[in-house]
Amino acid sequence: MTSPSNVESDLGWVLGTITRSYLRIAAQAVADLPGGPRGYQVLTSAARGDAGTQLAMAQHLGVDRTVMTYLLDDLEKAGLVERKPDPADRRARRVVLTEAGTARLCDVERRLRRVEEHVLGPLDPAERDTLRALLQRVAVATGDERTDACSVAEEIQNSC
Amino acid sequence: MTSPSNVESDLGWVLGTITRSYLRIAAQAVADLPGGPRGYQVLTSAARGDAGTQLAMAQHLGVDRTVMTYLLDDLEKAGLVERKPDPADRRARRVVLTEAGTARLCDVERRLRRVEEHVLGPLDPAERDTLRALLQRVAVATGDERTDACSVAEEIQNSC
DNA sequence: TATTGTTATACTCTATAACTATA
DNA sequence: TATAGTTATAGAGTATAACAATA
Repeated sequence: MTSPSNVESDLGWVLGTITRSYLRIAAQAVADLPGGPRGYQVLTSAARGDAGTQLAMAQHLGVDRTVMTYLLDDLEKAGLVERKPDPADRRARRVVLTEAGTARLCDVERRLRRVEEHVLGPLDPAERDTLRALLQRVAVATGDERTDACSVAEEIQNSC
Repeated sequence: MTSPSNVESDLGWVLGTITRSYLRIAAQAVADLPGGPRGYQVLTSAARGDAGTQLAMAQHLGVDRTVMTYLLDDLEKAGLVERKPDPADRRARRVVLTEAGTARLCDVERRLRRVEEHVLGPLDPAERDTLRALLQRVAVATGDERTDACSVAEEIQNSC
């Protein structure tokens, strides 16, 4: 069934297809939010507060720090976040939600939950939980490495 | 654990993080292949043969038909694929692998299998199979809809 | 000297539109 | 008239480099 020459069994194709589907629908749910789906992720990170600086948020979200500047410019202009000076390090800025930002985040969260459930529609509730848990474990783990890409590359080369 | 305001529980963040991780490592495994990871997917689609025309392949891979033209130009220049006239429709072209393309695909497949296993490293074998199966079901299902995005959008709007 | 954040610039990727040839 | 494919152009998104302020 899952022969090596089957696109559907390719992790890259599967991830790409699902991600495109999710982004296509999610874009409509956050159309009026600065930065779109990623603006939402910035709000979520800011809501936790522990992420703290712009650089930390950028790395955790997988965007360049310069992109984070543009994202925050737009979100701040919309009155959803504020850049506060970090008392411990005067170079850094701490991103905090405004009252309007908190309300907006709550609203967008509800919409995106619906999008997620739609995308995971083919699965029954138990399977959705399983998939979410597995994906989360992989994502959190990959977020931790980020450095040993070179050793992996060597391993790949040597295999051939 | 998974409060609504937790980025790690967001499907968009999870998908984005894993996809970036996969692409970052996979790019090294297919560095010398025209089109990179997507060039590999084109080869895989061509290997099956049933996909047939460029347009069908482009839709299945989630790229614009103009991008498919560029991808095939490079792959053909590298001698990995050929564009054959479709006997049933003289407007369309059938993409077939050359002998070199078949060998190259086999080689790249082995490398990318290793990349996949590395990305899924945090999971044990049984969990990897479960995750692959669930992802595949979601991806195949989403590939089939592609049209009812509008009705979903309405549903999202009405929920707020 | 190294790091955070900003700005300006350049580059890559992708989509849009116009065109040819077939249907 | 509509579709498959190509080409050229324009646009969005992203990264690169230089800068200021701070560590």
